[in-house]
Amino acid sequence: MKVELETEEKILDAARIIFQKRGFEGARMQEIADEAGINKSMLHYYYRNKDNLFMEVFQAGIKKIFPQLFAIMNKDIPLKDKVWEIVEFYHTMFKENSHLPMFVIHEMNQHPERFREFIQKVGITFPEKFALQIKQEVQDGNIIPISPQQFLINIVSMCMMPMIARTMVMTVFQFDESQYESFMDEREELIPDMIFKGVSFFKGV
Amino acid sequence: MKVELETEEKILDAARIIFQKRGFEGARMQEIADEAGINKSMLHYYYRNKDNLFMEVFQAGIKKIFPQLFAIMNKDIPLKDKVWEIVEFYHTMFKENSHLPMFVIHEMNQHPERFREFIQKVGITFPEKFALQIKQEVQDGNIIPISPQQFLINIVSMCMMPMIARTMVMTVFQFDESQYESFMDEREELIPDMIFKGVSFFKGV
DNA sequence: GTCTATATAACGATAGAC
DNA sequence: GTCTATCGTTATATAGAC
Repeated sequence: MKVELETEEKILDAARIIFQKRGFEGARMQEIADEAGINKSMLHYYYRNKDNLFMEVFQAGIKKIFPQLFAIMNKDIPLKDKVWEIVEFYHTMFKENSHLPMFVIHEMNQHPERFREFIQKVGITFPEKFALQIKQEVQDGNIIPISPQQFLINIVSMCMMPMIARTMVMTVFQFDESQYESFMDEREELIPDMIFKGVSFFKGV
Repeated sequence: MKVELETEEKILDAARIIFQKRGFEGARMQEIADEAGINKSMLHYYYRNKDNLFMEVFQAGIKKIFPQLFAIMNKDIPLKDKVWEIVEFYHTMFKENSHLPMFVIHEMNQHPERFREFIQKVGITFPEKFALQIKQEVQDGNIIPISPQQFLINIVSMCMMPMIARTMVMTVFQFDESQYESFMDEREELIPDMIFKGVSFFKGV
């Protein structure tokens, strides 16, 4: 039925918003219902309990990030272009979904075993072609000896950390909303440059 | 009394462990009592309610990080040595307090207004001497034009992100405990090098 | 100060009418 | 499918004996 799908979808949207903002423990079924503009009982009618609803949201979160990220990482393009794309991906993705990175990481830390199983089942494994590309660049003497894992974490760290620690950044630096946005826009240009000079053979300042 | 202080301290230690691991919403007063090896009523006797106890832990967390970090940042030493010290500080600090960074950042995001006030009251403001030092290095042409804020966030990001996303790093890279530790040890060497080459005038790979 | 017992409130979940 | 009313549980918090 048309109405059926609409309600189910409204619930999922609302759940996504509330769970991502508050986390599993902080989220209230009532608040999700309010956000969806429906009755609390409907949540149980469609998803039986809080756990199920949460898992839908969590899995959707994972699937929103990793396939796209890994697709970029496995592209057949020069490393330099790739880094630019990854940085751009993070900055556009999380402008629209500002709570998503913190949500995924926080909930993973709360239930490591539970999600380790899930992530491996969905086939989230380190992108093969990216690993080979880095190794090749190292072998060709284009970049310093660095593992693909370290290379990736450098990029991800530079992009995600100031998103996750948004409140702290704004507080300590006394930024308002627009100053924070400028700061992040500036980073989008800065990061690829930092990353590449960081893995070059150039010595010292 | 001797016993009095002992109990109060035991509660605070237990609260620190549980709150940092589970967050405010996930923490249970009973679990804190169990961790402390005392009766649940004692928590209320000494700290009246969950909120008070939490704030003690949160404030202790803030005070454990910022004063030390900012002290290093304001030292009268060359920028290069300073970066090394900051990186070392993060890696030693959070080897002992692995949940502390996620805890502080997560709780700040949950109650921005509440903690913004607190942080400004304690006098957590961007270190003046560090800012001047960066500006001087830029002016002297030693490093590229970069704001002190961006410079700091680069370091902090590279250090903290893989600590905060520990479970995710271990899962995606399929690391066990000892592999993760090696990975982090390796970063401690890698990061200062990355940071400095990143702000150099060297062009391209 | 420390314990047991209990009050009180919040939340997830269900029953049943429509 | 959707609502109201309510159950059962769990969590914070308090009362009162010792």
